[in-house]
Amino acid sequence: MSTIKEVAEQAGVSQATVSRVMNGEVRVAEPTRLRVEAAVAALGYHPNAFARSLASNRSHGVGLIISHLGGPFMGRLMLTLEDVLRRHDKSLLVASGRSDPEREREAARFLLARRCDGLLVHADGMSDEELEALAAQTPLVVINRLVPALSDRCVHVDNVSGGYQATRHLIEQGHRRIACITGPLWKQDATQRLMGYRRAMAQAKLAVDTDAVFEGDSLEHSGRLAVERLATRGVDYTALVTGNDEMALGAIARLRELGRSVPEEVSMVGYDDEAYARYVSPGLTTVHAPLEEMAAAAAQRLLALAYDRPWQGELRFTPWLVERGTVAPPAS
Amino acid sequence: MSTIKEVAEQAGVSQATVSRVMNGEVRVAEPTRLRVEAAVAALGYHPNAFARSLASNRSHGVGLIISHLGGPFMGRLMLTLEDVLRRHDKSLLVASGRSDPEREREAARFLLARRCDGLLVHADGMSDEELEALAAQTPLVVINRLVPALSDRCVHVDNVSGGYQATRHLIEQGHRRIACITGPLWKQDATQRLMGYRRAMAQAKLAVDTDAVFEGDSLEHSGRLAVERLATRGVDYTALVTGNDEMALGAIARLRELGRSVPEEVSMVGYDDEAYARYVSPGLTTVHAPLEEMAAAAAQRLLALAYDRPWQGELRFTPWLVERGTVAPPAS
DNA sequence: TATTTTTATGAAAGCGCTTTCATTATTAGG
DNA sequence: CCTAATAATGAAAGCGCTTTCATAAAAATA
Repeated sequence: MSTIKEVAEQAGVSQATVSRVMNGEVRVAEPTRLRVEAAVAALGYHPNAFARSLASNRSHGVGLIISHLGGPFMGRLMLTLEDVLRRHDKSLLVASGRSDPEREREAARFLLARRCDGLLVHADGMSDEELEALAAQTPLVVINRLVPALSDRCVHVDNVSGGYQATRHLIEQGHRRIACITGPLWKQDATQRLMGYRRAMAQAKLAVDTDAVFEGDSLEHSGRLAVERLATRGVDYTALVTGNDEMALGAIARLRELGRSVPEEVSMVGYDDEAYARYVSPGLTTVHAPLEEMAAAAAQRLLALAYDRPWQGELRFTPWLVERGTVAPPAS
Repeated sequence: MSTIKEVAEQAGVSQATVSRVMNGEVRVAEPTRLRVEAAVAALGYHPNAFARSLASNRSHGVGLIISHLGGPFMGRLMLTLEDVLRRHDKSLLVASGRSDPEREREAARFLLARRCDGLLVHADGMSDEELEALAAQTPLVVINRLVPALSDRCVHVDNVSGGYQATRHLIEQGHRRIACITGPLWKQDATQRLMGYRRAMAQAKLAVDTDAVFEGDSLEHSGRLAVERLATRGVDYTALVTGNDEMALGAIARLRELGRSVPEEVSMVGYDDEAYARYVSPGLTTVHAPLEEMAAAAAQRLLALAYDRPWQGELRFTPWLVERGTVAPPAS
């Protein structure tokens, strides 16, 4: 591994000049630059990242805190994040919170100790206040969540709209008795989706019986459970709006076991448009968010914050409904 | 941010002693250690990772090259990798190859330039030779692939066995005419699974018509296409062994559209046991590999290679069949 | 041509650690 | 009690860059 010193000697210039050429910022006379570049090529020189970081106090690494790495679209999210960052020659350090607030905090400490230049945070465990405190320490962008005090650095999706669209679609198909299965209501997105459901119902002058709303835990089992509870509670419905695809699938499976067909007898709308939503049959009608675009926006925003890159763009995204086969007009 | 110098002054010792205490390796007299620790606590001192790396020439970061981040179980894989590494205070840098050999190579260069202490490689684009060359430059562990020359650093799964088990299961249920849909045959795992299929067929003295093997591209569409091609070719079968769950689902969907029910008329075995395999109905019978254990093994192996951590363990894993609802005896 | 600006480059001082080597204080061996 | 080991600590030399400041050369201005 050759060093800057060797390059300097080979090119007959000082280390400072080599440094300048390598960083391409300050102006260097053309012939000099050429000589340096030749030397660099000849020696196969690559700057030592450690030394560079120590001297400049920048790691050129960005930390990513993921609430739960095993989650459904973390892959897609990271794919885009990594892509954008690498194009700017930044690397991505990943730390998982494993769905535990304490571990999310620890992940943040870990990444901070590694002296990341900035943090991308996809966390639902930490409180708004904690995130604000973090943001005060380092450039930070929040993904998929809106922290009011940090609204200029939160890439988020309009979940109210998503819930609304899902419900609205059902109403337009003629449904009147629509039940709802939500995710854990301590999570912002679950509450918002529910809010969208409520809004659509209210707008159509449809009453929402509290019994018609079931709070699940986002897992398939919840969907099955919801179907049973709804029956126990004596709720009569022709359609179901769910907080995510997994619960929708659970509900469908249970409904079928009970001899009720989907969509003939019960219509169903999922949320998230996970990979398998298109594979199941009938295809699951669900709500889709532009995850890749959101990831790109988050990466760009962070680059702007951490490296003064130019930036302009939208941080708020609107999801849309993807119609497949689980919604039909109610049996009349 | 306080420095080692301040800690040294505060504790009334030299920087060398503070360094020794921080790294807890060499022996330091108890009272001295206590004073240093007190100073560290008082100042809230955290060693500067850059300086540490520069002086010791170690980054305490491990690079992960992922052929395709969006892939089905990358999340689960990374979850475990990150977990094990972080427990050893190593961070995980991720670079994606986006399923392109050239980008995989570039990812390797990128990570190498970042001076990672080692590389975890999940790549199907690079050749064995390239991986060997990489392994000569840095501690390296290959995930989910067997490179003969690097067999002591390849965590892999016995795909032949997987293909064999899938086929064997069908044979035991009474099937005789079993067709096969493979993944792209330039990929090692696809060839091996096919080999397992062949072996089981041969062992049961069942002939394998070349027409009965269809090479797909691992996507859902391939499954649908396979069903059609098989029909065009006039292949008559009562069961289908597939190279992955996605193609299995595609095949099922197409089969149903053509009025053939699964599993009553055609039995189906998938491969990978993706998250949704249990959600679809009927649940997909498929082959499962112990991904988490493999990831843990890979991380441990790398720690051993890169940091001389003790190590012993198995690198070869055997998958198993998960029986759900897509296999039934053939209609007699 | 003399003087002021501007531009290109180099010298050298860090950045905050680790690590070698020398030194001093202890303990053991005789 | 004296010498040889042994243990604990410090001084100081890097690690390979970036960056400030000074200087020399070139261009612009008078």
